[in-house]
Amino acid sequence: MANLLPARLLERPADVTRLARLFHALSDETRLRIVGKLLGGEQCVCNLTDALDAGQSRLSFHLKALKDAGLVSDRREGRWVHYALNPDVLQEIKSFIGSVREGAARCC
Amino acid sequence: MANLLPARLLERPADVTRLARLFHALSDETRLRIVGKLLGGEQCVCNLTDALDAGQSRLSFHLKALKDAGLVSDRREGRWVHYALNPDVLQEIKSFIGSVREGAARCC
DNA sequence: TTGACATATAAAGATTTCTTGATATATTGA
DNA sequence: TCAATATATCAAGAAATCTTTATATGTCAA
Repeated sequence: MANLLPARLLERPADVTRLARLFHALSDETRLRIVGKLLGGEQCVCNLTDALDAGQSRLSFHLKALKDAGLVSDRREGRWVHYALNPDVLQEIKSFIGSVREGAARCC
Repeated sequence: MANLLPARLLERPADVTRLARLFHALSDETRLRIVGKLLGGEQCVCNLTDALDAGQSRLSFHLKALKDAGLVSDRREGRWVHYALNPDVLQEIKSFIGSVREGAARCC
């Protein structure tokens, strides 16, 4: 997403769409718990299944949602697939929120 | 939400629930466009209806979603109701994302 | 008080998202 | 190659969300 002056934030349809997708990916409790587990470092799906007591296909569904949004990336190693957080996208969200906050503080 | 060490982030069910609600509020394009308009300062619903060409009840629905999540507050002035961003909650989200990002940078 | 206006709420249908169970794919070791 | 394991995908139903239309509430001005 382009780096925007606060005044231009959320005026471009493409940015609105992108952000809605990112926030949607983070709007589910199961997915947030996955993110929490990934803070402990890269995890294979088997670890997450155990830790979150979620069924395998359910976990797969949510991992796909996180991956489609760009929040995590995966890496196959033999039979196992490991998922890890993508810090770049987190930075993107953080600076968006920061810009909105600054804009809000200035105007409100 | 409690101020947490990154290691404890997203381990408390109440925090997970709270964040899921906040992100859900931001996960809709209409609501993000409302937030964008509110960056220009407090707005009455009539201004938003014009600017977003959304039907009146639809806008009301989304304003309620933002309000329920604590992202905006409203203030009646005569016939008009004005909505404004709530900077505190934006700060809360920003520091959450910041903590996740730091945690991710440290571990990944 | 009445009529007009701004906004909220309710109800119903449409759409999207989530969950579950079954099956498919990929990889390894025997 | 075959069986076992890890993960992904698909299909169907359940649940949540969104949109629309109609109606209700609150406020002002006449």
